[in-house]
Amino acid sequence: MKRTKGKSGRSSLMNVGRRVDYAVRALSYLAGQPAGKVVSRADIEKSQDIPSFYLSKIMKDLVAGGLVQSHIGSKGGFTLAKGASAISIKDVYETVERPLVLMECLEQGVNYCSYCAVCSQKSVWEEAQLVLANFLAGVSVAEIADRQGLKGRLLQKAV
Amino acid sequence: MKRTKGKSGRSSLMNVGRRVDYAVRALSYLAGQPAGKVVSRADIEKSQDIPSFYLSKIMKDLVAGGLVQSHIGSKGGFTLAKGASAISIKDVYETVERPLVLMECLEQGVNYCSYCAVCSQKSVWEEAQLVLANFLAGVSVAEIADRQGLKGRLLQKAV
DNA sequence: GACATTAAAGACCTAAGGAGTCTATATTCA
DNA sequence: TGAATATAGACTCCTTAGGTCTTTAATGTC
Repeated sequence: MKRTKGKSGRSSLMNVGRRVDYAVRALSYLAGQPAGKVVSRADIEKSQDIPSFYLSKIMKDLVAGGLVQSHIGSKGGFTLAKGASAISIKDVYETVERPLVLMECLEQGVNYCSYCAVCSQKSVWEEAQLVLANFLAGVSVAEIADRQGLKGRLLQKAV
Repeated sequence: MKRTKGKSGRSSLMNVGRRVDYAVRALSYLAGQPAGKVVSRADIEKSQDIPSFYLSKIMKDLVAGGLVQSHIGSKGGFTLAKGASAISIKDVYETVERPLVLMECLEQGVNYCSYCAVCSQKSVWEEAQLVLANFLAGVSVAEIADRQGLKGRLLQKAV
């Protein structure tokens, strides 16, 4: 039991939740596999310590989003649907969660706040959102996997 | 009734909620007042269309955080406790909400996820958080107020 | 000093969402 | 055929955001 499931499991406003965390881990794990290797959900879930049924839902999203390819049936599982370096963290976030929007008014406009048209703080959040999105779009799953799985496996080979 | 309170009032993961929105509006309004003018909660709440009792709680936080000074009693109300240009949006966020933390593990470490020590995505969120915080620290309430209150009042004077 | 006006403090409610679990069902390999 | 797998979706539990209200304390004004 590696995951700490204390009462503070609450993730609140303005932070990234478990779904994204798990998704990134799963994708990194897939990225660290030999090319073409099909990995079962059980395998991912064990190695990355992700609640099994929860992972199931996340993988479904990743498949629907075109980041991962699924293989049903015995000996089935998952593979990356594209190169790990072509998958950004922003992609992951938006695939398993929702479009990256810092403040609702940017998405819903007048439906969220009728002052929208004359609001002087809107552009602040708009820019902040852009800054954040740009950063996350510049980080790929490959980079994260490199730091983790591949590095470890290379070390093992060296021994 | 200007505020749209549709069922989609939900603000979910990774976005900024009403508290911050309201706080920024209230502060901008105060910033737009003549120096030393004491403004009552009722005044702020009407002009900015903020639910009254809710604003009450937000102002309390702003006072506790040292951004606003309160004046109890008849003819009481609020004034800015420092120059509007010295109050950043990051300050506001952290005063009425919580420290700006993108992922819980950055705050709780091993208590959130026991892989923390070897986690390769942690630094990504750390940097993203820094990028965002830096941006928000660079925007002041004065800038927002300038675009809004002062501009409007100058126009009125011109007439 | 009495009284109206204000902020301070905190209890309380409600709905929605996040996290997690479980039970089918459909597909494929051996 | 049967085991192993993904797919789909119902379901629970708990926390939190958002909002409302009531009571108390402080202060200016008459």
